[in-house]
Amino acid sequence: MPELPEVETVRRGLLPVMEGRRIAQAEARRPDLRWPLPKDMGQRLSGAQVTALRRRSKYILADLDRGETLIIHLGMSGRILIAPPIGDAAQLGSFHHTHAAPGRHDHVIFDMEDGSRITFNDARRFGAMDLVATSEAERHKMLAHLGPEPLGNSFHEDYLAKTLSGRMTPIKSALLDQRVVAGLGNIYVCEALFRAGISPIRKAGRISASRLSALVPVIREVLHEAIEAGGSSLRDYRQTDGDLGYFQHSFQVYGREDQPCLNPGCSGTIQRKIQAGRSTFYCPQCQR
DNA sequence: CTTGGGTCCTGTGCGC
DNA sequence: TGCGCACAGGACCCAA
Repeated sequence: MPELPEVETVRRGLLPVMEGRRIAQAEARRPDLRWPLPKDMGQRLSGAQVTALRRRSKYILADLDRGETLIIHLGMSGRILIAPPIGDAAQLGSFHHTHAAPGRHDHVIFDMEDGSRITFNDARRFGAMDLVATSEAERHKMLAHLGPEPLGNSFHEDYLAKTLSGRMTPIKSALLDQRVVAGLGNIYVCEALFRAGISPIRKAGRISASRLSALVPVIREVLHEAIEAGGSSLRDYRQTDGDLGYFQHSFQVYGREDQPCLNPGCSGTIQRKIQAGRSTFYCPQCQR
């Protein structure tokens, strides 16, 4: 579900409600998501102040004044929704998330000191949460092996060429590998490869330096545009206020099987094929 | 070390 | 309407 743009959108939505604010009460309504939650997580979070809300790849990191960091991953279907303080909700409109009784998949609830309620909802439960010492967060199992941020300075042509050198796996699979670059998922890899004119089937180690150098800014461009659009909403994903993202309207290949290629002058048809168990969408005409 | 396949879990949409 | 199957923004784990 959420790739980097969706996670960044969620982080931005949470900023005004969480950063610098205190959690009055936190409750885990089940003992596990993908993995067991820390047994005393609710207790350790209750009363803590969030000093910073960061993002690393597809993870949200909430630093607490007690020297701990809450690590959150949304998995495929995870959502974080904010309900404003009771009393404020009415003037914001009826569509807004409310403090109604928790639903079946509302797994973790944060009641903030100002009365707003933050709910982590995840039907498929591929999401995860852990609470660790802030000094240890980057060494956490979930974060330790992540590659560079695609929007950061250490992701550049030379890095990519060196990392992909000799690799026989398809470029599609390589870009989905979070050790290569951390934050891309199925949608944005398909979209970036289309924009770069690179076939998803091509062996990662067999792409010319000039085409790799074109790929780097294209990846950044797609991610920036998607963040600007509030992410892509296909089914589960929502912004923290419940609104849809709208980058899905800008997809050029994802989900467009059998439809005409949108590249001006190209008469190709978008194909879907399965790579490493995931759907890849691409135009065989203009992606080489 | 690299690579591919299976697996976790629930919901939805489609063809019959 | 009901049923079964395919498929879904992720990523771990294990075998080859």
